[in-house]
Amino acid sequence: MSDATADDFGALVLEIVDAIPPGQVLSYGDVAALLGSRAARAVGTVMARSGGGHPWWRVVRSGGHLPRGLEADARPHYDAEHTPLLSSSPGLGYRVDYAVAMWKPENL
DNA sequence: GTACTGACTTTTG
DNA sequence: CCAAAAGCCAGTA
Repeated sequence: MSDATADDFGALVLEIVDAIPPGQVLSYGDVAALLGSRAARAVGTVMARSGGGHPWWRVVRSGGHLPRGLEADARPHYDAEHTPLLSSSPGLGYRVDYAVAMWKPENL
C-alpha cells in the first residue's frame, strides 16, 4: 500500500503551495517547474478541487495577474498578508508585484 | 485504451 | 494596451 508521503502530482502541488510563506507568491508554471513538469493547468485544477485548506491565493498567473474571477476573493488575503500589490486603479484592476513577491525555494 | 476539459504559458497580430 | 491561437500536461469520463 502507498506510504503516507504524497507521490501524486496534486498532493505535491498542495505541499508546495502550503510551503509558500506569507507576503510571497508563485506562478502556476513555477509550481509545476518545481515538480519538474510544465503542467501549470494541472496545478490550477488541483487547487480548484482542493477548495479551502490551502493558500491558493499565493499562487498567481504569469506576471502576477490573478486567475479568472479570483481577484475579489484573493484581495483581502493579500491585504492581510501584506503582499506587495500594483494597483492600476484604486479598487479595480490590481495585480501582485511578482518581481518582489516571487518566492524563492531555499532548497533550490 | 481514447477523448475532453481545465484556477496555464507564450507568441503573434 | 487588448485579442486570438497554439502548445503544454494532468485529471476525469
